[in-house]
Amino acid sequence: MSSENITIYDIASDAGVSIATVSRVLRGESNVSEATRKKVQEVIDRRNYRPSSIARGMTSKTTYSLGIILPKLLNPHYAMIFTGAQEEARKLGYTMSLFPWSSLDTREYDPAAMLAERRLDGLIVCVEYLPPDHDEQVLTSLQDLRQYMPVVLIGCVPASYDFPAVANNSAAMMREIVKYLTSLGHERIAFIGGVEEDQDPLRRDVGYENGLRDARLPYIASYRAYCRGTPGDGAAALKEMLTSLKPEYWPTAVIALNDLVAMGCMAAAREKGIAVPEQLSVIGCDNLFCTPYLVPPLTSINTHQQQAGARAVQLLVSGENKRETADWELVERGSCARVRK
Amino acid sequence: MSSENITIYDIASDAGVSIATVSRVLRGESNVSEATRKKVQEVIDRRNYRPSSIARGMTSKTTYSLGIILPKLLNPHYAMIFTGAQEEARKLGYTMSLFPWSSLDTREYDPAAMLAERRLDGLIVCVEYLPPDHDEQVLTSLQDLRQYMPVVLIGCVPASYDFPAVANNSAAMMREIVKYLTSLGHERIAFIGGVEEDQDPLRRDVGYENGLRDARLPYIASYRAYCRGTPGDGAAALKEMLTSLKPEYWPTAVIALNDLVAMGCMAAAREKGIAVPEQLSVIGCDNLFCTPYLVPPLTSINTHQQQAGARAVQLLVSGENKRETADWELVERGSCARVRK
DNA sequence: CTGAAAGCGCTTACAG
DNA sequence: CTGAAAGCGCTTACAG
Repeated sequence: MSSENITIYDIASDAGVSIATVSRVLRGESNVSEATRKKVQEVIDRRNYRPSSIARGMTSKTTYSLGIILPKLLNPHYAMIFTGAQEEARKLGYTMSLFPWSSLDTREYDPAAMLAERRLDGLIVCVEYLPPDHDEQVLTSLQDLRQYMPVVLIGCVPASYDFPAVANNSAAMMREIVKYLTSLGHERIAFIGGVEEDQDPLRRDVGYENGLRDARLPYIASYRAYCRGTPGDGAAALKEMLTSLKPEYWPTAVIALNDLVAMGCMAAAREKGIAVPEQLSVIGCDNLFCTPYLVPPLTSINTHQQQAGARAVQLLVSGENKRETADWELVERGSCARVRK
Repeated sequence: MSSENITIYDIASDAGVSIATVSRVLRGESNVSEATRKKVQEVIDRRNYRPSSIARGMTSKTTYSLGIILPKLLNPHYAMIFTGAQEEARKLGYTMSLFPWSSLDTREYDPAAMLAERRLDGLIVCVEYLPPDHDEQVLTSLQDLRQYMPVVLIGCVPASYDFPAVANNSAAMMREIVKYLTSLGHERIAFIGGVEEDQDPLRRDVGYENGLRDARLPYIASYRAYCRGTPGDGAAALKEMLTSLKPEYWPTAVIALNDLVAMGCMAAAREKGIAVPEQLSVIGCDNLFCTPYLVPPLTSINTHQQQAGARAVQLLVSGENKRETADWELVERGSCARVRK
């Protein structure tokens, strides 16, 4: 660390000009004579001077730093969002700071405090469908934050949230997945993961039910299990479902909330001696990097999260107040098969 | 976004005190009468006032924001470092910004520029062993950065770098891995991944060679393949090695640079009809979340990167100038077996 | 084209 | 215990 930071005053006096002039060459303004510019630039280079972005922020009211709130980076799904957002931010000259999701959880501490004090130029928040009580609290926090900086949402954004957003249409995805499985002849299709209480019209359950209805299949509550999003959760949920049902009622296909849950389901099936995909088709979501290396390779949904992250940054920076839907597509690999008669 | 940010002046005038007094209650100083404190706090709460951290940084010279430079977040290994660092930073009241590794690559643009302008309170840089020319350039960049803020290194830190660090002892890890494999009877042990030109005494190759020497086994250059760190790279490298050798000379065990390369090796083996671990033992490094879900589950090294990330933050904040070594341990799963005679 | 001056929103001695 | 004033390092009108 240098002893004393060098300032615009040092450069000005070294170059024999005013600080206003130094500021002008720093910002590349055109109204500076070539001779002056050269002289000043030379001093800047020689002394290796970097203007303080914080002093700049003080006057210019813009800090060129954005924030993003993600539930947990350890799921590569979120790392993809972050990567896409950060790359775009950098292209546009912004820095991107990552804050943990708990920043929005007032049950831990006041969310606005830390975030609002940093004068960020904008904030991206990755949200999920939540149980109603928690959902309400998050919405309040988001509105609070919005007083201090522009906010763009990404992820599973409830239809009722009035924010600019790049949202997943989970219902449409699920409906398509069910259609895909029924096209393979499946009629006993389980769905594992997520929370029970959410009420959003875009939520996965709506798509699941619509998909079954499309195929004129009954909705069987025993095939719907709720759990959190880790492999262990998925394994436990599937095992419990199988244990609770006579084998002739076992599902022939399981839709997992995400790839992690799907990995857990595949492990549980293996443990039980159930062959995937011969006896049980499994489909995940997120298209994680490891899906092609599972055995069998996991069929999943590519939700193009890097692209979505980048798009969220664009909305944030441009100030456009629109809600967009993220692209997605089914990626067929080896974990789903035609049902055996 | 609010129309106009409210400032300490607004609070002072509302409460009928000076801004100095407001500042005192804001920072919880004790020399304020209880009556005044209450009055001021009430106005603060009512107007939902948040002091600007950037104005604070202007005078106090500390911004409570740290930075971290990581090669790529999409490898969960780096996400673990980040998560550990961020959680620790947050505990200590700091914010953590993530910068891409290319920030250090002068071949793309001037690294110091963006980083130095942000007056961070400190920077963590995750480094790798590099070819000598690139290595030299990175070292120069690091020293440059150090002029502006304290720097702590993490990862594969060359022994010659004179920086505080939480470093991997890759040579020791590799030596232990070779010992483990030779204890299973392996004598033809391949090592795949990394760069050819590095010269560090802590680098993996040193451990690989020492491990072979410990077991009085020959170093066979054909068993050493270099490649980058993705599954595809690993698969290609192993396939090439197998193709270049008569089957009776094929390695019976392969050590992969990291779990991603190991995943690629397992996929390549499967494609070639080589059974893991019966015909080929595979061992990775990093202990990624997906390793237990591979088939067979991948034996790996847990390098405790979350803990290392947290420790790096502690060194950064405390200013201790020491070099520590990250803990690690072998995690046996199913991908290594006793060699068949 | 260039400079003097005010101002951004705080903190920090210094007085009282 | 409280306030007036200087100062942090820049940018931005405003003059010239």
